[in-house]
Amino acid sequence: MTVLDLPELLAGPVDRAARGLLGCRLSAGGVTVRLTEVEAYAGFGGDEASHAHRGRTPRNAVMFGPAGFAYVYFTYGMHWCINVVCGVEGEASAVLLRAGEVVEGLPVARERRPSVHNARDLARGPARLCAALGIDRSVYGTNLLDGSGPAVLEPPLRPVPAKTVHSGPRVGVTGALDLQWRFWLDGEPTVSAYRRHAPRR
DNA sequence: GGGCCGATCAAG
DNA sequence: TTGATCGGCCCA
Repeated sequence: MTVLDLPELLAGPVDRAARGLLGCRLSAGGVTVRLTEVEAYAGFGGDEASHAHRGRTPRNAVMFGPAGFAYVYFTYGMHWCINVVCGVEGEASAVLLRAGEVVEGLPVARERRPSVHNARDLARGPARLCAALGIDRSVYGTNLLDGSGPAVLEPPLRPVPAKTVHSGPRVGVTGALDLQWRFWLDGEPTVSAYRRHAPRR
């Protein structure tokens, strides 16, 4: 395909969707980021790291719907993170958007994150990405593909070379370390620092 | 109703 | 390395 078919990509296997989301642009609140790092979470196969692992709840309900919608959650009492729902309806797979490069609305992003002086850090990390875009609970359950909601996902301006896509274990995940479901664009300064999960003692 | 812990971040 | 800070989920 010459032009990336986003709806088709997202409705497919979640790890393939995650790869394809690299280089895509997410716009919200007057800011656009180019995605440089994502993680896949499966709603099947007993992926214990998935928020859908224990079944459907009010919090994760949107994950069980069709692909292309936003699953936004609040964590550590202060941070928002955004996922794109993937797979077929009822599958409950999703891709966490971990980092991006601000390509439009730089002044607005800086205004939202006044403490950040290095542009690369504005959306470097899942909570920082949401902060830069002004994403919060109001984005939960909205359509990211048809422009009807507060956030819009679009294909890359130029194709992403396959060899620049690298993968490794997911961040902060205890189980399933064999899964290489964290994907990033190699060499991008906006990719978040990888921190292996540290067991409690 | 109580308690624990988290797909994090920033400061020390 | 640690504190901030609170919603979701499990268990009683």
